Amino acid sequence: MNGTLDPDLNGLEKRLIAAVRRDGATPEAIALFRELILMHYRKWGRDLPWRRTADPYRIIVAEMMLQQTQVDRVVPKYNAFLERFPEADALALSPLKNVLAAWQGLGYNRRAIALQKTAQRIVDDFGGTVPADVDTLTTFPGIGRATASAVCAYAFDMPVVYVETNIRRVFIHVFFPGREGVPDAEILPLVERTLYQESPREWYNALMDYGSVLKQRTENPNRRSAAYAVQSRFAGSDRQIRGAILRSLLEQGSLDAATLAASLGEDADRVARIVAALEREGFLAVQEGRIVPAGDGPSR
DNA sequence: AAGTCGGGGCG
DNA sequence: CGCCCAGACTT
Repeated sequence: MNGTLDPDLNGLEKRLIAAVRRDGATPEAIALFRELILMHYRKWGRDLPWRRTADPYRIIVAEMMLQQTQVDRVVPKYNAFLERFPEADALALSPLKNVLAAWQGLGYNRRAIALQKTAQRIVDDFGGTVPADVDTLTTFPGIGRATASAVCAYAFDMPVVYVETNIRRVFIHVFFPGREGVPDAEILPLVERTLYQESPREWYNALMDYGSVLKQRTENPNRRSAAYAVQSRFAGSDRQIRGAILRSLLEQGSLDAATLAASLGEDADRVARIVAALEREGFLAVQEGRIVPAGDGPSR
């Protein structure tokens, strides 16, 4: 909002950063840090739907939706999605087009395909039980190190150590004042040292909320991360056309490949190339000049 | 290490 | 208009 924080919390944070500047990440600084994060959480912790459950399937749905997508946008989609697919079984067995329809508006639609495949693996290979192990979860489609760790922290309350954008923001702000190009390799040991072992789930919730508030009152500390990169423009991009094609397909049920380019007002070759990519990735199929949802045609 | 992948809200 | 979001995956 406007660069303010609770007066007492603000004072605590200032003392902490001053101490870090002076003596580095001493045990005293670590203790102060824990106090700050937990105090802030007790006062300002958010009540989010995926925090009201420990169901690993629901946590996976939330975490995959939250990849590169703001919390406020995920909340309504998450609730609607789980109403439609209450458990892994329902998601695994659904026609893909229904999954994609439930995903509409979240962006990065390939996450929807990956999520369904992950649900199928949970059902087919693990008897419906989500494995409580980072390395196993990382082998699932659409689940990388960050998401696997988050699932272990939130669903299983495991003391995993990982970095994502909120965590990165908090640690750069507090422990790397003035530094540029901070690599995650320097953040991870601090995540490990500060981890509140008594309740990893609560601790990571608290870190997220601090990081979320932090971005509202400071210039984004993640710009000082070695991992920082500027995203390519969206307007006029392939991404935009992909989204438009998929949206249109889900609305119409099927599309005429020959007239698609014209209806989009785009170059025919370009659209054909993008459609081919969507086909390869499993979004759709092309049958006798018509574009249909994947797994929805007669030949299957 | 660098590109690709969505879409929306907000300054 | 630029920015960035509880990243993953390919090249």
